[in-house]
Amino acid sequence: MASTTPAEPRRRDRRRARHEATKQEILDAAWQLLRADGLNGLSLRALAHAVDMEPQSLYTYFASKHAVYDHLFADGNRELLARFEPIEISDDPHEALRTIARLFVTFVAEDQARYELLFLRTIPDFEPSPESYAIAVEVFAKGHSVLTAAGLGDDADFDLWTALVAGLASQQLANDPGGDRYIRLIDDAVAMFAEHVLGKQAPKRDTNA
Amino acid sequence: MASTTPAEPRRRDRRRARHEATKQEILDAAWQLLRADGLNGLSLRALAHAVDMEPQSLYTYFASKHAVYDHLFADGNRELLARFEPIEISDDPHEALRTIARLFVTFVAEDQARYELLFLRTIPDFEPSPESYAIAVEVFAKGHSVLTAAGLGDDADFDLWTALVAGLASQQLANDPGGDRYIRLIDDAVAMFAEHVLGKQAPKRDTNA
DNA sequence: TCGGTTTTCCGAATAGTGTCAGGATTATCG
DNA sequence: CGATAATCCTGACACTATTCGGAAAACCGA
Repeated sequence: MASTTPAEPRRRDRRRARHEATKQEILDAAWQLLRADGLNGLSLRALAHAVDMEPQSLYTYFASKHAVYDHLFADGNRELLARFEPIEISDDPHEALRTIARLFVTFVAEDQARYELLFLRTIPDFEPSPESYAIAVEVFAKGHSVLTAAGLGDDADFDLWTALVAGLASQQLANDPGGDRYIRLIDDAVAMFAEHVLGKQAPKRDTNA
Repeated sequence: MASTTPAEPRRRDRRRARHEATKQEILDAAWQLLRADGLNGLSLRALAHAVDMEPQSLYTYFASKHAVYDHLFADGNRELLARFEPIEISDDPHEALRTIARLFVTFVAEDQARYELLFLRTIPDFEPSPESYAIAVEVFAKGHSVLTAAGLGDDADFDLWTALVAGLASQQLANDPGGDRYIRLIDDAVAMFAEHVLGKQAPKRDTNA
């Protein structure tokens, strides 16, 4: 067991690479189908045919449909995390809050199915694996640290913040998909929140629509 | 078409009543199953067996599974509307907002599946019928009128309100089902909102958790 | 280039789903 | 009672996710 392959497991990389590429191709196709048919509208038949396979062949790459969902869950969270990276957080707390709110609401509004997958538990028996969930926790931690840096002390305030931002995002998707009816309200909402939790140093609000 | 039943369609009431009673029995069972298995976890097999039938017999009462969902959709909205009825709206706008927010968030937090059915479009091809949707519009109108009476002028302010309340409700379900982590925040959230849109007559907020 | 191993893919099959067509059983009415 | 209508079920069909077993192909070391 120790003498078979001491230090040269390099030859199998081609196979692995090919495998991983196909896997990614399937996941990409899955995202497309999800956007078209909704999160619960995905079928393995349609997914398989989208990559020119029979449904059974998908099991070479994923142990089950839930496993596909799990990878998508991880994918989506990684994408969100990636969007946080390049952002520079302003010294002005108000500005920092605005930036992060815009980022999040925009991200959610882009893709209804992804929103359902990442933030709602709408697939009957699906629960993300610990590895995938860890990425979601990372996202949460990132958000929390930014908010703390912006001057948020209380955990309850953070909950209020997530509720406000999640509310804008979900309403945008539910009542004006593709539009900006709620996205427009972000700055006003942030001003409201900042006034309330950071003191009254916020500028007076604009009364014309 | 005019001479068949002039003024005595009374005899068929027994049949109709029986029919309607069974229909309601099915719907009640459906609510139970929904709570147990999630909105998308409902199967006609399970539903039928819950009322001691074979799945096909359900088609005597509902044209399709979507028709069942449609009736549940109407049911849920009627229930919400009914909760608005007995409520007396305070003259104090702040108090009025608090009441309506508590009502809504509590209603949502009671039942995850119902929330999904009424406010999210999470069932693949389901769209409520015009008749059922009319009830939802009625609910919306009721909320809007109460908010207007409370002194809300702008439509954007109403959107901000719904986002805030919906956010609290959805976060409560997603992150602390059965608890009160976000329900606790209602009064604070309402104070924040009232400060912002109704002027600064709101009381100072409580800084101890 | 060859032989052996591993990976990939599919055909067949199973249990589950929603739904339709037919007939039989039952309740109701004239 | 006989006619009618409502109810319920048996059988069937197309679809779903999934398992098994084998065939074809890709890859490896030689």
